[in-house]
Amino acid sequence: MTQVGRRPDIAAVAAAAGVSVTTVSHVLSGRRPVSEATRAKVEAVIEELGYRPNPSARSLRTHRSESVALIVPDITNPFYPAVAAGLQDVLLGKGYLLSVNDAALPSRALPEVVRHVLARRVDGIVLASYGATEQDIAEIARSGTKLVRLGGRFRAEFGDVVRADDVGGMHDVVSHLIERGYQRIAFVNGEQDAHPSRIRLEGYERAMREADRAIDPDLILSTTFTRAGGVEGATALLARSPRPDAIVCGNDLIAVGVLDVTRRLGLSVPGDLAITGYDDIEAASLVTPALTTVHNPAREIGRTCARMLLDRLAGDYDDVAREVVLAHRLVVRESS
Amino acid sequence: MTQVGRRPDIAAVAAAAGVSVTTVSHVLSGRRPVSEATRAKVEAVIEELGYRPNPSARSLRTHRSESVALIVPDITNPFYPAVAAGLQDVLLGKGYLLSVNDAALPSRALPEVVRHVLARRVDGIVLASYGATEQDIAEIARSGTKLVRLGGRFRAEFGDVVRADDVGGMHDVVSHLIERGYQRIAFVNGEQDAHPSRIRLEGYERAMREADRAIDPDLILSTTFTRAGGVEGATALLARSPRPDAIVCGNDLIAVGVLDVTRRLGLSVPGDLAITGYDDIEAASLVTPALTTVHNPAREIGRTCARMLLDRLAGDYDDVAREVVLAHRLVVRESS
DNA sequence: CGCAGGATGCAAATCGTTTTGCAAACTAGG
DNA sequence: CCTAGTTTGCAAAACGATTTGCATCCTGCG
Repeated sequence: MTQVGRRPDIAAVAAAAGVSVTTVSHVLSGRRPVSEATRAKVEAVIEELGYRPNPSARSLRTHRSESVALIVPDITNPFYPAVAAGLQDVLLGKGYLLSVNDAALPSRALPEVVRHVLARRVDGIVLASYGATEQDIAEIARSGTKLVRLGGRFRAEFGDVVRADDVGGMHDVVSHLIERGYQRIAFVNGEQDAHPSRIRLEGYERAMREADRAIDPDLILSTTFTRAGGVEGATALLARSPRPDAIVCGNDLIAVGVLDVTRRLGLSVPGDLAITGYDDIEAASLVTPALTTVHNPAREIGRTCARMLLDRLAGDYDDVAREVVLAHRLVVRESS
Repeated sequence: MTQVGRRPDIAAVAAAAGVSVTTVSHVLSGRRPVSEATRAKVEAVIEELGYRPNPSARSLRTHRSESVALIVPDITNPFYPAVAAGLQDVLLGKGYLLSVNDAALPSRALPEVVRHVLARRVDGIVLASYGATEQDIAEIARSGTKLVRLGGRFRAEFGDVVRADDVGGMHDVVSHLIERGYQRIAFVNGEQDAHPSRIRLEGYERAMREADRAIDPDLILSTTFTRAGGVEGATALLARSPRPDAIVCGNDLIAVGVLDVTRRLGLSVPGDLAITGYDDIEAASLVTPALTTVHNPAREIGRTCARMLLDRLAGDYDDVAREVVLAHRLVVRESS
């Protein structure tokens, strides 16, 4: 690989191989047949010169950037890096560049992040932000950028949706608590109007109804999907009397926050209080007592999102939208 | 924002504003002065048409892609998402696209990932991969892509380096154990030949020598920077007799693995065995007992990397390479 | 031997910007 | 009123690929 002067362009390759640029391009794209001899010659020269097609020039002409963006609400929530890894499992081999964009408040509002990636003309977006509004999604749709959403309500004109069965998962965890005999089962949820909050609440309510339990609005709180949210929620709930004997949490981070509070108050878990999480991030198995939770197959979700996006980019499924629901799995540990 | 037919290009804007494309370009770039009246008119039209410059065309002309790539050895290690968040704190406002690339084995070898991002002609790379070889770095340098490395040995021709003071950090944690009276202090390190392993070991050795302690090679093990690595290391060490009474770990993940083993063996921590980690990822404060560790300012490291890269991209510091060392902080918790 | 038709390769247009060399228009000084 | 000096704006040439419409060269068949 000689490295003299500037980068070789396709014309340099053509010249060195004694053919036209068209031919080189055809060798690269396979769009038209090229004789075996020429192909070999061209490929040798490409190797020799270390030629790599300029992606800007290519995408200017083809109107595809071969890049996709992942938008997440909080990259430090370990669920999302796992999703990102899953995306990359699929995308790297196809030559796609994966951009990861954190839309965590207060510094980064979602609409700003959406505009940012749209301005960069990515081919597709995987939107994992539960704070997404209809306007945000509509703006993406309007731009023609292919969209796969991770969770959220399914609507055909708003692209594909990949999600885990949260209603079922939350149902299972609550039923599990009921079976174990817990009586006053409280719920600390994430952001009030976020979609995952709503459907996890739905799972909670369904399980309670199935067991003929009354649903006490005083035992249901909305905070945020963070450790701090859990602290806040638990502090409020555990001041109530009579105290709940179980707290179901909207995700593992919240559960960790709840655990912080029980430690401070000197409560025993699960003796005085059962706690359950959701997602099964690594921390769930690290805390003491280890958390009962619902395993969310983050990496597999990422892979699925990537595959669906690629399908759309290939022009398949142009007229249909798909919703894929992945299986969940209840993981019973020490906290319940 | 009307949305009729195809996307407006700069010519459409010029036509609608009654000026030439040059003028529109000047309004956008501010490269040459434009009268206030024209500027206002052009800006109004841009808004009205929803015009956004095509980044491919722009970068084809300017030879800059306004994108940078982060390469990490394991995106599911929570240290790296924090670095990514720090990078984005700085890059988003400048319009840069951040690509996050996981080079985790076995599926993704580092050279492959490096070639992938180089082929995409990113402007700069933040390389956080401790598995990077001299060839990998040389390949980046040869391509002319600006490079900032997170950790690693400083060499002027290989770009800037940002790192925490690992030697000092490890020194502090080991000194702390010595002060507390621990006698047989073992060390479970990460990948044998990785740079962070080497310098953390250096900190360990320095602290031992300062205290006139013998360094027993049998008490020093290399595994991997993962939870599984910790399990492996602890299993080997705790079978020795006499048993070590403290295990210093190369990072928090390893420490968590060591903790797994002590639980299985029924050892009390820190009674029978002290354990320390490194990095202060969230999990360090979650486990029981909470880990004594060294706080690694991941987000701040990310921000610093971004700023240094931007400096270089601006053409500042063209002839110098800089090494920035960030302060560490010993965090004493329950495990020691 | 002539010619249809498939293989192969070429020249040129195109994608949407930035930027340079000039020209026109305006301002102000003498 | 003329001219030198500023502003301001235009036309056209890059940037580096893909792709289309044509030309050319072989083959082999009638």
